[in-house]
Amino acid sequence: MRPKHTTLTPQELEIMKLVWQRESATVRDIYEALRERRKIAYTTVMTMMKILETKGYLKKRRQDRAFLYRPTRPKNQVIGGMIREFIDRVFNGSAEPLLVHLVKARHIREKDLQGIVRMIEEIK
Amino acid sequence: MRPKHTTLTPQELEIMKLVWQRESATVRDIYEALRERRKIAYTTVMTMMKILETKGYLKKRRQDRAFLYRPTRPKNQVIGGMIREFIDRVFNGSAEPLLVHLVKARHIREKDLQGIVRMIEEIK
DNA sequence: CTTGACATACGAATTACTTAGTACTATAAA
DNA sequence: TTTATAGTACTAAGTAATTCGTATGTCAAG
Repeated sequence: MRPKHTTLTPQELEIMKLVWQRESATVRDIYEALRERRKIAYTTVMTMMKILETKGYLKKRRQDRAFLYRPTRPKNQVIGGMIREFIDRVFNGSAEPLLVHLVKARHIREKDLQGIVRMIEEIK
Repeated sequence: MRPKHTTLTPQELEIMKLVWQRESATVRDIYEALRERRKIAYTTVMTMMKILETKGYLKKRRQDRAFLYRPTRPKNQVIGGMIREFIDRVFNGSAEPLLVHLVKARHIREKDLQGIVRMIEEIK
């Protein structure tokens, strides 16, 4: 048996990002936003948003004829969970190796590193 | 159609981590290591390692009767690719938000943060 | 030589994820 | 009122990921 994703799947995330951007959205809103990037059917988007609702990431209420969807959890919290899952899966739960990778592999621009240093100093 | 994983799937990664630890390994080696954690069939491990071979992550040669598998790419490189994919998917390609998350959400221990600061200073 | 242990090859089943078609309903327009 | 439009509900199908069983081959011990 294939183990279930505990966090958002790629397509679910793509949709959630668009909903978070908007505060609230109809299926049509998201459909049109997605359509700008790729071919996709309206009912596909509807199905995904229904799944996100049953999973507890979205809640809906009627607005005129259509449903208006809203996120139930803030973006930061959900993304935080995805980072946690990634660290668990890839680094057996310790975050340092990821940080080291980011710094050493130059995924970060020079000037942003300085921002990080400042942020760390503030936390101390 | 469902888009194919460009990086290692969870189970593939679990096996690759064990092979990297060992430099080289037989199906039996990995089977026994996995068995310590969970129930799994020998042939399941065999299938996964064959998949990893066709995907180019492992190469094999005969040793006595069994195949001896070796990684074709260093761990750092593959993990780097997974980080890259994660950043693309979750943060639209920019690494800073991830770093900010790590620091702010206290995923990192205080003293490790200091190590990071030192590492950044060295790179400059 | 026969048997048992151990290996691979091959095929197949199951579930998750993703996509979308069809039927139906309600509103708005002609 | 008839028709077009826009929405939901339901169903279904395809692919990827994961798992394992069965068939087959080979070597070594008895």
